[in-house]
Amino acid sequence: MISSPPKPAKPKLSTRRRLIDATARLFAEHGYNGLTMRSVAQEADANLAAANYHFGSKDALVLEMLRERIQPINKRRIALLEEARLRNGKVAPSAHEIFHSLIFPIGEEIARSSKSRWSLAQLVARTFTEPVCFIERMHQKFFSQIAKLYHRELSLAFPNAPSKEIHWHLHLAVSSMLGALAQHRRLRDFTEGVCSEEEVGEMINRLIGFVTHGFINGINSSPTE
Amino acid sequence: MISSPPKPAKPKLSTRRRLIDATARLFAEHGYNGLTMRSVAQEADANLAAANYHFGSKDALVLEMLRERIQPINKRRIALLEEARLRNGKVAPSAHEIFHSLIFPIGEEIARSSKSRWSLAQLVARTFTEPVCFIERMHQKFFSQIAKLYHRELSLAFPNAPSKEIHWHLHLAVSSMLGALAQHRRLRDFTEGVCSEEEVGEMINRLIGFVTHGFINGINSSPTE
DNA sequence: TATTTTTTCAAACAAGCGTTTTAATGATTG
DNA sequence: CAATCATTAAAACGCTTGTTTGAAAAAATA
Repeated sequence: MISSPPKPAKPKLSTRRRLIDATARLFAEHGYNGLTMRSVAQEADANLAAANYHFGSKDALVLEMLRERIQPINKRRIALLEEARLRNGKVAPSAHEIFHSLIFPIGEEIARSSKSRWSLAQLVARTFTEPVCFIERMHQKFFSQIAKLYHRELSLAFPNAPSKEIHWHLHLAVSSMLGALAQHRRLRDFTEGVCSEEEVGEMINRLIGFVTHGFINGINSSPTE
Repeated sequence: MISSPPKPAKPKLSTRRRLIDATARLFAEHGYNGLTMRSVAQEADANLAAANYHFGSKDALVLEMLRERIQPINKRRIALLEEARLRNGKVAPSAHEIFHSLIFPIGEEIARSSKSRWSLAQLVARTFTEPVCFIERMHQKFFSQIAKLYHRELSLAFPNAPSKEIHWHLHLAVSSMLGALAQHRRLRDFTEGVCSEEEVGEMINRLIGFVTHGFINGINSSPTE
């Protein structure tokens, strides 16, 4: 036997890494309650006890996975917003720039994750629709400050709009974004095959335009404009 | 003892009815996987075996509940669309009228269900975000024809728009509607108490306006207008 | 009233869940 | 090499799940 075993060229990542990645896939597909420690272990090609060894509990495992996936997106959002501010000088960023900074980073991460591209979209969306209470907590931890930030930024872009109206329509914009991410996997069925779901950029750009226009028109047709 | 026992004046609906209503509440709150036969039995004040006796299985129980809740909404949608057609004569219904007919019936049903008003919103939304595969099937059963109907109607309202663009933006509009319904319970937290979630009509009207404007602007700024 | 049918009920079933335990392995350090 | 640590592995724990069973109770039918 010569020195070339038919090794599958698999460097095999650390167990911890494989567990988190498997958790992300299964959480996106089946949700929190549908994700089991046994399915994670099998998907990650690890022992059942490994997850509890490395993370302590199912809750901690999922929470760590979510933190790892969501924080880069939020950092990118803040960076894009800062870019727009610097680029515009004294003029406040437009609604389109603001919603671009909110939504575009998700598209970047979706495009980056090569296999099962749309898994991340489902994951982010599920984060908001899952009924599990600990996810609600994480929610407030990861997203409440981002929400405040965007409300401030939109107040600068629409200085005449009442704060309540901005709250209302930002809420609708975020809800639309999440709904679109959650429903995207049904795009092909919904449109009877007319629209495919291959291109990330197309979907993201359409979504940015949709919520921007919905927001602007909503603000402009609000009571005390 | 005179003839007035301190009866709680509870006519007590049939077991079958109580089971379905309990299923609706628990499904809206906890989703399919979070709903257990035992919790349904307790909520409905019935025996554990009752649900299996009346419906055969958990799947059949939830499916029957969904059918009962969704079909009236779809019928009302078709009726409102027909109303708009008759009212306008030869002119095709506008985008606002079309999306009104799509969204308004949900508001009506939410307003009708007196206790735990927003339960129905969560229920409808969960129908679309649940990963369980039998729900996907029901989906295609209850919603695919409605989707076709609305695509046809929007094609009449925007005769110059490419079919693909209508598909895309109808998909975004429906996704936004579902996202807004799913996220509505978070409105208060999201806006730090600025927006309350009491008034059904206000939310529905804002939502109709939002998706209408998002749709129109999306169509008008599409490639081959 | 007697008989048949429908509905309720308590108990149990096998299967799957998250977690823990205990022992064996691998790697690291003295 | 010996010893300490981190990791993996198999088995079992107690608990919850959907479903089934068989007898009791209620309702309907004759």
